[in-house]
Amino acid sequence: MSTIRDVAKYANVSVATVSRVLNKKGYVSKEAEEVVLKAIEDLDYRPNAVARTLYNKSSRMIALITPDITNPYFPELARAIEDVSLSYGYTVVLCNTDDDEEKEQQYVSVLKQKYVDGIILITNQQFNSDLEQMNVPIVALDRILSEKFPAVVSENENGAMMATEHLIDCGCKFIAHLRGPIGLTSAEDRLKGFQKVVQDKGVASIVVNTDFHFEKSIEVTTRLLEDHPTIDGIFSSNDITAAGAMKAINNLGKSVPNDIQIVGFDGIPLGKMLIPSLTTIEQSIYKMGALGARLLIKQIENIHLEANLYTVPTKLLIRGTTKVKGED
Amino acid sequence: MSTIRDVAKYANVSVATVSRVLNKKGYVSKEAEEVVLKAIEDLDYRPNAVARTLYNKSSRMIALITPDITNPYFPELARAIEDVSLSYGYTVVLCNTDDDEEKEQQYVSVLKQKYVDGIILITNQQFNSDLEQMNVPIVALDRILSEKFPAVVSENENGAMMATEHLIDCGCKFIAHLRGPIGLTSAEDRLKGFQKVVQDKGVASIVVNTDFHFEKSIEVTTRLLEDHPTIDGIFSSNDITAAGAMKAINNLGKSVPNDIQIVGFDGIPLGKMLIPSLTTIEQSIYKMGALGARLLIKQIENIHLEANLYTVPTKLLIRGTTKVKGED
DNA sequence: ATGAAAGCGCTAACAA
DNA sequence: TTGTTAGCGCTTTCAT
Repeated sequence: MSTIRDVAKYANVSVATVSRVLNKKGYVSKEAEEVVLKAIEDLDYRPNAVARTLYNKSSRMIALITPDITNPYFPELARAIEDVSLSYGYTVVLCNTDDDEEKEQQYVSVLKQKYVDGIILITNQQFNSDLEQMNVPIVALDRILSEKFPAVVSENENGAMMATEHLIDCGCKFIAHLRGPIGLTSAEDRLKGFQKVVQDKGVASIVVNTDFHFEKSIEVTTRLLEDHPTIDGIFSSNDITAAGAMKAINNLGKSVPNDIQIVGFDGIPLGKMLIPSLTTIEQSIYKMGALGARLLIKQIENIHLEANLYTVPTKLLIRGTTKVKGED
Repeated sequence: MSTIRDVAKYANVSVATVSRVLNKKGYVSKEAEEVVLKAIEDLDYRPNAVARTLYNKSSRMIALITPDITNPYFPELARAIEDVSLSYGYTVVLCNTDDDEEKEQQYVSVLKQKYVDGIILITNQQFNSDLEQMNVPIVALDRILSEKFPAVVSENENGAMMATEHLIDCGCKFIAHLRGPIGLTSAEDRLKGFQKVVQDKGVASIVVNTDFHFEKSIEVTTRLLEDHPTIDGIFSSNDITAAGAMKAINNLGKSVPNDIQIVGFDGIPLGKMLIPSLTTIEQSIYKMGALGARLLIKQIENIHLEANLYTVPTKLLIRGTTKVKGED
């Protein structure tokens, strides 16, 4: 690997001139620029990122911290973040904390030492972190963590309202909501939307808790339906728990959508693989990720953000678990 | 952030001594060590990773390159790699190339510049890369890429044999195999295992191609069953295509497992969410990832590897899509 | 056992 | 417009 010195020598100029050409900063004569460019070409020179980082105290890396990499929309989110980051010349560092405080500590420490420029928090988990002390820009995705961090979230309440209305339109008379984890703002907004609609329309309803996991959902739904056999509609706070509900319903010998109709939330690929395929509220996951990354990079580059909360629209995707038939 | 100079000053020693203490290298007197340690403590000093990297030409970062982050067992694999890496003091950089040559080039270039110490290639995609020229250790996961790189793979052939035998044990007389992408060694080994068993046992069989994607699988399976209505068993090269097959079967008005029995391959969470839940060959995904990471780190640390190919066992997970009833 | 100093490869202040 | 040089924070040779 050739260094800036090699280039300077080869081009018969000083390293400063090479640096100026590299960074397009300061005065450089046309001729000088040309020889330098040629030297760079000839030597296949690539500036050493680490040396730059050391001086600039900026690594052009951003960290993706998620407490739970199995988060079902992680892939799309990650891809979006990565696409945007790469296009701005940033590299993404993956940090999966698995909800482990110690691991998180370790990461924060390492990230600091590596001059990471910013952090994106993908999370649908509750997570109180010491990230606040780190003085690098942070953007939260899918969840509002603190007043201090800008956040990108879906139109959760609105989506939940669409879901609930759809169930009512499809004839449901007694609708259950499998709510997500308590304390998770996105789950709470979905609950809010649900409650608004059922109250507004005067439809019988019940809310039960889940932790967004499949097994728990089977358990909860089974009990729910045993206690309330007349439930004919379920709005589930995410697609995984919707899948759990379908499993429970099946186990109980009932049928979807004939006996019970279901609407999920997320729009992950799983939905279309279920039988029948899942009617759901689709989030623009890619958009969330891309927007999050852009906001982070703006902050890194000291561009002021107009807002502290950004919402991305959701959309009703009618498929086979509700009776106004879609594709299924 | 305090630097090594601050510590040296505070402790009344030279930076060299501090460095020696830090790295436990060279002679340091007990007393000197103590004052230095105290100084580090008092100043909450943390060595600057970037400066170290610059000197050592090692970043203690390893890159996780995947052509396709939606690879269904990515999360578990990533978590495993990450766990191991972190425990050895390595940070993981995520690189999703999305099968884009240019993106890959970009990454390789950046990684080089950042003194990345090693690379893990997670892939079930075909991907011919210029990674070979990079002179850092590489480990391939799930696929044999080249003689040059050690690889960790599942016992694909063996797993496929178990799957096929299980279908036969369950009474299947005409078994189809939805094979994975051509050129992908893991898919080819599964095919091999399948063929061995059907030939051995003299069972009627047919093989059709898929690209491991859901939609394609629906399409392929639909055609397959229209052409061969007497097929009563399917061994699918992965769980996603198994889900596609189930969807196709359902669309055709047939039932799983009564009319057609299915065995998948992978053991991803999706399997248990399907109705009925999917009988499958479970790979030890975590083990693969962890082993891959350890092998990579060994190479980085110049420890000679005994083998070039490591296999991780697979296991038959009997669930609801075959007739010897499991949990479902 | 310890310290001074060079150097990893780069940027930028300062001089020329 | 260009070059010299002092760092960025660390490690390591070479003296002492």
